[in-house]
Amino acid sequence: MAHEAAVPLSERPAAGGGELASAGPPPSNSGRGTAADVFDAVVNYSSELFKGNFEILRESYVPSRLPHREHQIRQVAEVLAPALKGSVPSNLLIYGKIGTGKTAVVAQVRLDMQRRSDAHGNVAFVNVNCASIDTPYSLLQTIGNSFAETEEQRIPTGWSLDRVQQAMRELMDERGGTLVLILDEIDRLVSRSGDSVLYTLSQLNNDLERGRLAIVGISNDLKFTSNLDARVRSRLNEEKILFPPYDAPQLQDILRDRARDVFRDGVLDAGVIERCAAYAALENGDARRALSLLRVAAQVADREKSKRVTSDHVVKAKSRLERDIILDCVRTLPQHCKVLLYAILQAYERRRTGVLTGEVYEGYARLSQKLGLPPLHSRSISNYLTELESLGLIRATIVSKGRGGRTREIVVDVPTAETIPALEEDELLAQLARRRNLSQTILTNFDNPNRGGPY
DNA sequence: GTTCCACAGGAAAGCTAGGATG
DNA sequence: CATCCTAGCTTTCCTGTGGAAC
Repeated sequence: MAHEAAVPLSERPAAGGGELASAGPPPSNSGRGTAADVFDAVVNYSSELFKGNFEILRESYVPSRLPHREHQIRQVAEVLAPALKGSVPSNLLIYGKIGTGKTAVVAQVRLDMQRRSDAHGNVAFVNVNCASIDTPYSLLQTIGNSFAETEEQRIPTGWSLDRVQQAMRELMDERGGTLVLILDEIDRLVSRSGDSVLYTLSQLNNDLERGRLAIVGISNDLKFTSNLDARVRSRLNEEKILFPPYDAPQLQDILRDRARDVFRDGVLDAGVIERCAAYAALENGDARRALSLLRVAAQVADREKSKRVTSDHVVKAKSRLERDIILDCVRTLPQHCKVLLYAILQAYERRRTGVLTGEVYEGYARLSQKLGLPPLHSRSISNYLTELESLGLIRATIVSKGRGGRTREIVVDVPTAETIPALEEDELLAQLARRRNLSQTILTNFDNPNRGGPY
């Protein structure tokens, strides 16, 4: 146990979010290495880098200022403002790539409206992230339950969809006023469940007696409305706003704006903000990415007990973020998908050339049986291969081998040396690591009989 | 030009788990 | 307790495909 605690935190696999722990003291090397030492160090530590709340650099933080989004804030506010006077606002679709400030702008307009609504009107907001709530049932249930005041009024799982819809309507009518429904990542809802629920919601104002509904859809996919039924499309598209990506100078302004409240004067080297902004500008002008880079660079510097954050720290932060994204992704795969990826990595390690679907399936089936896991059908594995490719963990090219048939040639797109240990964190796959270590020990003992051992 | 291979991938059915209802 | 409902995952069935072999 003492050995476990003595392992520097920075050398352990990142837990959960896969990121460094939030800014704080570097691990003590001088102490006895107990948990108590670590806690003492945290409590007594005062960073030379930070003066303010480090959370300001997190993407979840909603800042009071949104540089270079003043125009979009005005546009969104103009569309939603009629709700304050008791009229129904137009439905609104907001498009833009990841990290262009869509969600933050809507959140800020929402806050402003809620402040005024308390005094002048009756506007409610329901924010739904369609990445997690992506079925008609769960969406209607979530909307209805946001109005439920008692446990009895809540809509349970198990009712028919019609009944859920009816209950949601009644709850909305009971409350009255205007509901602004914010559907973040609305494209995910459509791709997962089609547009039937959007049709239902867009028709809702015809059925409601006292309540009114306006939909604000937020999407990263500029073309998602092309999959919609024409009626739904025209209803949702009453107003639309496009958020352009930030360029490097704009990202610099955003970073400076936040850095002012977080860092002590003069601790950021010249070029740190510029480098973070430049990296993020190359990746579609993603402000979240720029903030993550600055945040992790500061954490790295803090851990190194550095008195300044330098460009080198940004470079380290970049590679750390890239690796963590991959490893996080691997850790959250379904079990069969992990076994499949393991089989691909094994085959790829041996051959160092593309592996064909049939070979991958055989390897996967063998590995599954070894682990006591009933292998899935090849059709399911085909789906998992598509998923692994869309996650960027493998690359698959369709090749035709003539009479040898048409198949996918798969190459690995992640560092094997780091991905295999991440997969072996899984309880089932850990068996393979234990077996490998055991045979390695036996071989070592066989080669060097003088080192002692059971023989 | 036709045949054949080994899949790719769409559609639909089947199965399981979990909760509600009478 | 049987029945009904949904979600989520898997299997089954099927058609389509590109290019070497015939």
